[in-house]
Amino acid sequence: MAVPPWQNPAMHLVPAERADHRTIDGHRVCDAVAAIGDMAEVRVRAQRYSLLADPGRLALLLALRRVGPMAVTDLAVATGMNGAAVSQAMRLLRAAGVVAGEKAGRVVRYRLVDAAVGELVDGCAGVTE
Amino acid sequence: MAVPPWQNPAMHLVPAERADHRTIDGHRVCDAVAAIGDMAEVRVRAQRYSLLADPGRLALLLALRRVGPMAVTDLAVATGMNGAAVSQAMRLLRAAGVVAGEKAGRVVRYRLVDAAVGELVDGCAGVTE
DNA sequence: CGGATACCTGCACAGCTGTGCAGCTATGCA
DNA sequence: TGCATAGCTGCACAGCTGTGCAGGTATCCG
Repeated sequence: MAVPPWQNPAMHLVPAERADHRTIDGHRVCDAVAAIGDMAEVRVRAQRYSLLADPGRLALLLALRRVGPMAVTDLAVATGMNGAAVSQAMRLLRAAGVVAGEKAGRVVRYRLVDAAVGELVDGCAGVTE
Repeated sequence: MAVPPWQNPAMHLVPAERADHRTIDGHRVCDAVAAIGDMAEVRVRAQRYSLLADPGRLALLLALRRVGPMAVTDLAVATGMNGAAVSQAMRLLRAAGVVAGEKAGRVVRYRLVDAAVGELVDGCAGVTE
């Protein structure tokens, strides 16, 4: 391989447009780039976390995770939120593919459909420390 | 059961100011209240998730989690962020008690100090689905 | 000593986000 | 048929948040 040193397998991970930046520990920079992985995937993960970053939504998801499908009105009473606020949150979560609503008469019951978010909500709960 | 119905272990959980609201499935409301638990703790958890909700911060934490302490400049090169942006993110994370900075000469190396966030960043990474 | 480097801070600005209010549709019940 | 309930939506507003720029301090090297 006739490539220059900054292109060896351990170094080529840092994008070309940043290859000339000064670094303190060059190898750590490469390790970090490898650790971060695809930036698009990081953005997806960050967006998923942002769904849980609101107290209202987190409370709603906690409820859905533990007691199963629930109607909007019940969720509003349980969380102390406004009915419209619950609808708004559900619209957002449904758009993100986290919950799904099933209409029974004039009542709509929402349930968790995203396993990953479910794990996050329920599984990592013990890490509250 | 000598206690009135609204005080039995399964029902008294819904706050008095919402006790007169109409509900679809009353018992589910109570289960939900129990599932949500202390609202203050929910807020704390939501705030913790909000720290990971930014792609920049998440990338920084991924790097710190995997390669250990790193300098601001190296983090900037690895993530493609501005140096000032990294400083800003670190200020926020340090204020939240997630990272700590150790000064070595004119270089400041940050490291992860919050185990819970570390688990979140690293452990739940496989759930990317 | 003087310049360059590493980092921090303050400020102003744009963008997103949560919230409340009002109005609307649809369903169930008398 | 008429009314109350369950839920959705649009809009306007305040608040938070990320970002860039400019300037400041501390450290190292020649």
